[in-house]
Amino acid sequence: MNERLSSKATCAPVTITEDVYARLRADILSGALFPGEKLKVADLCRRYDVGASPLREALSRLSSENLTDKTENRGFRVASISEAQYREVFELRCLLEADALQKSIRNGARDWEDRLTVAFFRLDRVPVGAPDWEELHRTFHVELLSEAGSILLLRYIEELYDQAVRYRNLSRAISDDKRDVRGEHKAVFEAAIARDMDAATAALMGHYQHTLQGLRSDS
Amino acid sequence: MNERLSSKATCAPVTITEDVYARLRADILSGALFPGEKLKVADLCRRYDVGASPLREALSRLSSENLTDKTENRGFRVASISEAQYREVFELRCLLEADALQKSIRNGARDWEDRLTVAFFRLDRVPVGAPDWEELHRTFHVELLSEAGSILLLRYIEELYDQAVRYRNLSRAISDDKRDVRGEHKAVFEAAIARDMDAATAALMGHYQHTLQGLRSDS
DNA sequence: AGGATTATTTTTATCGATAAAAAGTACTCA
DNA sequence: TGAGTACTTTTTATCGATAAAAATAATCCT
Repeated sequence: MNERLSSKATCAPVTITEDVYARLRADILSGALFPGEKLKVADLCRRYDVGASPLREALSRLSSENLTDKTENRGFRVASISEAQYREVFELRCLLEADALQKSIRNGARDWEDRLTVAFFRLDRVPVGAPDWEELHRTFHVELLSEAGSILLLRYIEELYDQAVRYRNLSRAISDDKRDVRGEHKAVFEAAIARDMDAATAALMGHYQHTLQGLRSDS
Repeated sequence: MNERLSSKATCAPVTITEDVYARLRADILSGALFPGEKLKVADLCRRYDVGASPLREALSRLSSENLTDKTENRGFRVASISEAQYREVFELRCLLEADALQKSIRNGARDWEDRLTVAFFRLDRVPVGAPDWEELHRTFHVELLSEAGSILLLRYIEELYDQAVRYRNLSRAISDDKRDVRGEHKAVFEAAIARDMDAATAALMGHYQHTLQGLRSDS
């Protein structure tokens, strides 16, 4: 474990389980906890300063999101990674987001355009890698698909987004500067606003394709 | 709660959590536990004869599969149902299974054909509604998509299959006899073996479309 | 009477302790 | 020496008890 673990939450989640769940999740996504690393309950209890019950519950929940692996009678580990698995995430993301994007473009009204525009320009203003870039980036993608009209679809998409964030953080070698990430977002944004489904879908898929290539080059 | 709850497991799952998880899940899918019904830990502890910790863990896991709803500080309920939600399940199933079916047909080799054939004829032999029909039906659908080459994709498909089973069980009014369910399976099977992607996909989508119509007519 | 406030009961979330299982270690005997 | 067996230690899964929170009932005051 090389990096600092997440600090105690300030207030938001009322319950301890929620709190430790969020912190564990953040530490796995950020790469502070390594793939395959053993997650001993006793250790984590001390480290996060909580009891065993909420901790187990959190780990259990993370397992169903594919962020930890659980094996009967031998506890939890941080989920392992592989290029094959990343490919699955990528392909499924393309399939689901292409569908969601088309629906969102079809359903989205004026206020959707407004929200998307705000999200885009907020994101566009900060450089890739800035402290709040991660959050703004997520918001842009969420807004983009927000009018898809299927909670279930969006739930899966979010889960896959998390996986993608994790892979991105784990392979820092991807020199983001070699990519025109901002330009890619701009293309998606403009096509969406123009209601050009094919162009929007192509732009979004291209965006992910580039991420995949970045990953493959260094793993 | 009208029907009998699942009986204690005989042996399969080693751990209590797994065991009670499976039993709760079965009771929700079968409709023995009603949508929206409050799930009090103390009650369930007595009913399933287990402690609170494994029970909470099981409920927690069911929540991430959308079979129970969890609200902070006010416990669990059986997940509610709605036609809108069923539509989401249906649409997502079409999207994911169409993709998986095409991949499975592309990748499946001789032994896939063999397994699928066995599964089909076993299913074909028993009448709809027979005691082991449910299990054979699931197996047929699993085998059909088994060569899709994406664990993640299949995981989501299975989750959605469960949702569909639940909706089917909750709306018994669908007179299965009015539908030619066996014929529908036959069409899917034959098109898959013939490697006719378009026909196979169309047949499978039609299969689900019929289920959807059955549901709408009585809810 | 009726709306707000305070007590009481129920229910949830959490802790600390412990039995059961796995992993690790030392020992035996060919 | 080294495969197998008995003994420790570590770790997991589970229980029973309890504090905190929500729901419910009782009381008060205008």
